[in-house]
Amino acid sequence: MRELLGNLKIQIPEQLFVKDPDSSDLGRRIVEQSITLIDELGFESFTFKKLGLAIGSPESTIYRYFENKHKLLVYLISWYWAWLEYKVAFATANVSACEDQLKNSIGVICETVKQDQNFSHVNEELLQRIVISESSKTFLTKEIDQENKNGYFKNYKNLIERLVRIINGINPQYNHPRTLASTLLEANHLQKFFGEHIPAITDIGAKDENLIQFIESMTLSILKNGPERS
Amino acid sequence: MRELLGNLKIQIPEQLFVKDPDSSDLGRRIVEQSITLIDELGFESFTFKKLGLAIGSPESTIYRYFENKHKLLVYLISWYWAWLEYKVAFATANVSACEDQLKNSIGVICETVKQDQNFSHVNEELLQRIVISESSKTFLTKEIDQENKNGYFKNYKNLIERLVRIINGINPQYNHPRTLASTLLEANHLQKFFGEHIPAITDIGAKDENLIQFIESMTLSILKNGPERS
DNA sequence: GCAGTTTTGATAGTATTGCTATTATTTTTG
DNA sequence: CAAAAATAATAGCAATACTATCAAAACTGC
Repeated sequence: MRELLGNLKIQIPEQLFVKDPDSSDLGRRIVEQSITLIDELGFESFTFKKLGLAIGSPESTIYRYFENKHKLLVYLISWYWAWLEYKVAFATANVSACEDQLKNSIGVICETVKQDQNFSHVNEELLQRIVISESSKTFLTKEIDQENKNGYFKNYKNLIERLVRIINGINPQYNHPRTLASTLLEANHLQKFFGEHIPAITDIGAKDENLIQFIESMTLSILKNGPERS
Repeated sequence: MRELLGNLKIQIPEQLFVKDPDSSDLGRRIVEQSITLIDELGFESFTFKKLGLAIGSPESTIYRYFENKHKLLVYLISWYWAWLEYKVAFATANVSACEDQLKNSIGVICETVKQDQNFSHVNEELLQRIVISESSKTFLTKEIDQENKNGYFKNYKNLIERLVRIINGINPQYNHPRTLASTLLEANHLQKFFGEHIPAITDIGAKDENLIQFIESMTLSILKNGPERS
């Protein structure tokens, strides 16, 4: 991936930042350290003051890049979706059978990121952990409708659309492709989280294979048996 | 339900409160008003000060019932799971076919609660909306392992176990009954939320039937086609 | 290389939050 | 009716989530 993405820039909706953090060294340090800190402290305990301390700048400086910590989180998660969409795109390129495309996609979606995949200033391993435990906080707010209208979730929607195209390739009559795609993505996080923290409510252990098996069988079963009329 | 549950008390783990709010009038008003307020303001903007104002008591009084607002949320969500488990129990009683048990369960899990189902001081309609948009915040915290160990999620686990028994009745060889049960419950919330706030990523409209159809077909397909060996 | 602009640092301040503590007043109970 | 328990009233405090101001650096065009 490093080579593949080496000269591609991850696109993030402009509304999410005041000044593009990818346009300066300080901005990139803000992003880099925020990932470390959010992973370490959890989003609730993460503050711009602590982040300022970590990068050796006053918190007022961070406000020149991000309006508030919520938008910073949406920015990070959005970065992840764009990155994951690239991974799905590469994993399905030149694969002719739609079912294989779906299997490959599920593979990259569910696989636990390893550190050596890093490129640029973003530590994708930590970022994936943040996605697992914090991503739903980006949309579970009272401001959701306005934020959705403002395009905060564009990258997530793009990823969903890519999966929907694959699903339609397998069964064009299936009437819930979007529902299935979003369920697949969210079930992945939830089950990973449960597997690590509330093992009594899942049969997934620590192994990616179990999760992949579940998600794959869920997705393919429903596409073969699901009702075909709306 | 009103008659059925009229003299049953919803059991909540004692660790979740300092003093049982169901043991006094004031306690019940705290619970009642907290549901209204959280639904209205969202959990982030909800404070004990505002709650105190709503019930005409100083915030310090509320701290005698709940250690903090997080525990109050866990209490409310826990209440909902216990209540839902009763509903599932009644919906499956005297139903002999396991598949019908599962269908009935999915029905009560996914149906949008209507106000006239209320009993006691809890407004289940509002509470269900809180469950949809706030329930994952009960476990997506840095304290999850300790809280899980302390039994905060007992009622949720009980509900999962009940569903697992039904799933095992349909296909005893299926190796992911817990994963399936928790995915079913969480997908229900997520899709309801998406349907209302991010419609681009779901095919569920406002109608319960669409969601029920999706969840049912997902669950039954996987149980008929899922791999049978671990 | 220097004037002008932009970016950052340093510092202060403010309203709100999430509590804790104290004492007075009710209410309940034996 | 006395003792105990519950609640009200009030104060206080450290941290959070910002906003504002002004000076110092750093880059920019010429």
